[in-house]
Amino acid sequence: MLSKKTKYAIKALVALGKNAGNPPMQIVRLAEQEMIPRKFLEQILLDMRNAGYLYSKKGAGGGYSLNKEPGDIYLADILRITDGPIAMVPCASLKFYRKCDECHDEITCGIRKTFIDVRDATLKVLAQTSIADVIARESDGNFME
Amino acid sequence: MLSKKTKYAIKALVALGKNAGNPPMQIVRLAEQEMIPRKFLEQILLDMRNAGYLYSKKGAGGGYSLNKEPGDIYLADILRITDGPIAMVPCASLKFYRKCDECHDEITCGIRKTFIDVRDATLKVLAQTSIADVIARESDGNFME
DNA sequence: AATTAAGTCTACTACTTCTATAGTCTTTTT
DNA sequence: AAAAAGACTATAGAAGTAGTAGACTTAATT
Repeated sequence: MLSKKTKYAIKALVALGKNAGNPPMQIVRLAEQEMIPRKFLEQILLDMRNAGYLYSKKGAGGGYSLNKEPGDIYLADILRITDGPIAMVPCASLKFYRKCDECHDEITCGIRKTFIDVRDATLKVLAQTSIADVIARESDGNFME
Repeated sequence: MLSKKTKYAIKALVALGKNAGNPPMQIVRLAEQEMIPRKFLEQILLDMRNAGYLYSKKGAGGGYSLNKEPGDIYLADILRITDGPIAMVPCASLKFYRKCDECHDEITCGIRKTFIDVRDATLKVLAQTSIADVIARESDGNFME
């Protein structure tokens, strides 16, 4: 499961993406609008800012805005900042590789191979879906279930 | 990330799959062979048994064996027993659907749509990979990274 | 019948991670 | 100088995960 942190992060980026062109958005407003606890959102925005995705301005009239085009911010990158690895097992992770504790022999591990497939399938979606795509998909009438 | 519980469950099923034909395997042996804490494994095997995947026999000469063909036990089913939902957000789950707390309008939610895609991509692998497949992939020389 | 070798079941504990909150500091504008 | 914002650190509470303990049941062997 996605952490709330990640979901909040995506929501915030989407909201800031829609706000592009306008003056920066304050944390408090963002928190209210997206129903996110204010101080928690504060931390999340900081992380995203330190990772280069957001621009922030202090003082009166300050706030947050995107530091990149919505089309250049991919969900996979966000997830990695807030939740860490995308793979379901450490030994199948591209960016956060770690050996599994109880693994005899990684090279021949059938579980690992399968979860590398899962990782690739997941990344195929997440690494190609940007904030702009998420915005575009809102209320486009596309029903899926 | 997969819980250890799930990983242990898969390992156990794989081991029992390889043991098919032979007398049932005792928890203690399984635990030693797969490096899984004995009492923890005990619980996991119970779950899998109660879900119909394992057959168990008490008393001397007893132990565990598969109750289905290895080719009929899919990873998606195992994951759902041990970890619950496969989707990354509750509102995108097929078997464990739940509304998201902070969601304004699910129908038009771009995040949800994206994570339904992720779920489908993940399921395409996990619902089609059986214990037999995992066994077959062991030491088949297929390198992937 | 007694003993031993297994699995069954429930409860509990320790640990970690996640979520959230609080408070102080810094920067910028007016 | 005052006010409006973000930056940063610490901490607390809740929830979930991993693992342990122990008493109970069933079946085979002697």
